[in-house]
Amino acid sequence: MPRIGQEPKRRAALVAATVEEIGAKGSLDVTVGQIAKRAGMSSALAHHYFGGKAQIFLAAMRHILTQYSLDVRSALASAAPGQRLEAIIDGSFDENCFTPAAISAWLNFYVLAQRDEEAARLLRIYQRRLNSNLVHALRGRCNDPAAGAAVIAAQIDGVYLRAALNNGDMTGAAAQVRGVARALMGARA
Amino acid sequence: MPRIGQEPKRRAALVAATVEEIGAKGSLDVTVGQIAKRAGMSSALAHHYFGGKAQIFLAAMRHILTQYSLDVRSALASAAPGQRLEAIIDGSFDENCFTPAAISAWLNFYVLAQRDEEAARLLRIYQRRLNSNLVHALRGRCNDPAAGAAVIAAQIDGVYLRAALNNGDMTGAAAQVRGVARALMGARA
Amino acid sequence: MPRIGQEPKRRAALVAATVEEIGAKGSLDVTVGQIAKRAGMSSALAHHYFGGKAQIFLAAMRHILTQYSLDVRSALASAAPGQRLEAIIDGSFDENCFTPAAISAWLNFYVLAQRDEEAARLLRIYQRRLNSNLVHALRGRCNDPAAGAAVIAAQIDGVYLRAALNNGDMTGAAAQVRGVARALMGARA
Amino acid sequence: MPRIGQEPKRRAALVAATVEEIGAKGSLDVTVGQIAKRAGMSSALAHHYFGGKAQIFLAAMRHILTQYSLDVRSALASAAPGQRLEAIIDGSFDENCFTPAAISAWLNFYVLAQRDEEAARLLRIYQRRLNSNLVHALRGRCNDPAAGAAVIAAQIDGVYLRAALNNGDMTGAAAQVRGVARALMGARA
DNA sequence: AATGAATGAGGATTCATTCAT
DNA sequence: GATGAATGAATCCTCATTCAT
Repeated sequence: MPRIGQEPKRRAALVAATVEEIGAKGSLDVTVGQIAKRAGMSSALAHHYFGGKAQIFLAAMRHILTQYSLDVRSALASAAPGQRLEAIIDGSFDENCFTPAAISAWLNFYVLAQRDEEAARLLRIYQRRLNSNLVHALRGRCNDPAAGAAVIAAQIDGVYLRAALNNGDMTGAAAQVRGVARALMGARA
Repeated sequence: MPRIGQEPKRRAALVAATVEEIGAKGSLDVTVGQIAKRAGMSSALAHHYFGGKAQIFLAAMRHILTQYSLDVRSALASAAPGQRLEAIIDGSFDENCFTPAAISAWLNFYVLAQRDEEAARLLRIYQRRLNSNLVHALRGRCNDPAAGAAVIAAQIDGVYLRAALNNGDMTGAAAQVRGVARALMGARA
Repeated sequence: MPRIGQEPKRRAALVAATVEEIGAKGSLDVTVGQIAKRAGMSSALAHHYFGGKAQIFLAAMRHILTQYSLDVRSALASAAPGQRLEAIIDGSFDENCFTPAAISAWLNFYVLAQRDEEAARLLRIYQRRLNSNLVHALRGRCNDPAAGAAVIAAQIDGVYLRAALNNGDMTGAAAQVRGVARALMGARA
Repeated sequence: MPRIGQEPKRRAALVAATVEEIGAKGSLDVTVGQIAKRAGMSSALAHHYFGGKAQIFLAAMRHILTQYSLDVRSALASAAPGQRLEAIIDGSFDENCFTPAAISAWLNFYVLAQRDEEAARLLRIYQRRLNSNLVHALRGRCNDPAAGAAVIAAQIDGVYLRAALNNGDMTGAAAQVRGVARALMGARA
């Protein structure tokens, strides 16, 4: 078996292990050793690939946010023109990213963003993209698309936060946000 | 100067210092030494009064949640019967508790709650109380008070979360939540 | 009630508490605070009376060795001339000093003596006195009183040591040492 | 120099350093740092290999007791059938284990056994083995081999204890115990 | 590529001791 | 006489990181 091409696999394994470990611990207080062990390699190798703990965390963040983007994009791709908003909401609660571990990690990344400028930048990108998607989807369906987008975005985050406190269990999350959306659009008439 | 009866003062100073330090660092990774220094005493004394780091954190959490409760309660006390909902919302963004440090600490306490059962208990109490206040305030003003309360609560938390990412700066927060409330109630007719 | 004359009582209470605490913990790793608490006073007062932890320990040692001396002396006082040896042995296992706490403390004082010259001095005094008592008691009853005394003394200490390992429980201790004594004296004929 | 396979060496060095340090200090109050320094490594490495201070102590105890067992066994192996008792006694005072440091450490391990169940277990094993060896060696040579074994065992421990108080210097120790044995066996006739 | 070896720095916690009242 | 207040020093232990192989 060729040992070539191990690097991408190793990196992916470390990123996945990071999310799982943060999710399991419910905290950023995870050691590189724990992450590496979960990924089946030595901590020295983790350093070798990523350079340091901070970069491992950032890679994990990028992974989660990328996954989220993909979910929303795929939902939008197959959405009827008048159903874009619903598609975004459903994509936000896709089970790909709506796992307890991911939710916990996501919350912790908000914390990380308070210290780490790069982490904050990543989160802002995500927020901006979500916002722009929402504005676009609300255009013509409510009086003030910008304000509406802010409300929906905050509602999504708020729902995630509640889920984080309840071990990731939150049935009816998408339905609740859809309801808010309906109310906003109904208020137009 | 009397050297007696210092305990309450010291405890209060430590609690305040804890919130400030967590806020300043944006993380629970604050050392007892840092907290104690900010509070003007040795770390040994902090341990003497609280027993350990965990208890210091919990005391700080209790303090923030208590302060929040007081703000809401005082807003409710002076509210006209039909303005209870607006009072809760305004109380939630009272400048007493809506400081950058408190917002950051609040976010970090959500994280703490993922590991620490006592912290989770405190947050659940706060959520339950807020929820019950909201249901009460929505009764007769919207079709489904329970669902409405969930929406408002999530919206408040979502707005806080956004504020946490933006260094606590979020003007128009209360107005936005009021808007959601109006939409929910308008949807009744 | 006069507060006069508290000092002797306090000192005695601290000495007793020290022995008990060392016995209970099975270690010299007892804090002044624990001792003082057991004696019903503040650690500051313990320091006030004794000057420091080392002196508290030494006072406790003196107390145990003095108690032992008294037990042996009283046994000797009421012993028939030909029963002096048996009296010493019985006195060594008098229930006054043969309590689990005292045995444990005694072992720990041997340890203390390895570091603390004053503690070593106290133990040597005890050993010399015991030795001289034994030599005197063996005179005329065995060939080599000096050698016999060394044997009996070592046997007593060995028995104590075994008791220390078995939570102070050692029935038949005195009988065993008496047996050794008989053998030694029998060997004379 | 190969950097591989260091663990056994490091562990052995730490065990030896532990005995030496306890012997030098005459106390279990030795820090991991002191032990590690004496063994020529960082305290972190000591923790890495043993997991904690308690395990370092236990390993040192096991080492001493194992050494003692080996000394006795080797003495027994080359003993004439009628000289088993004398062999055990001589083995107990073999200069391999009868060093001042080892004697001091041995005493301290008795103290450790009062707190630590595993330490107590190790000592009990040693006592049981010694006892069984002695009973076997006394069979047919004295009236009550069990009682005789208890006497010899206590005598050995008592002699060790005296040595501990005298900086490990005790010439004539083996001779004294041999004398007791002779007396016991002579008492049979 | 991969890892065991190794460490320096740092943090929670404990405790003897001092001091002001 | 008696104590709560207060702290500096010390200790165990953890961890990110580096290095030699």
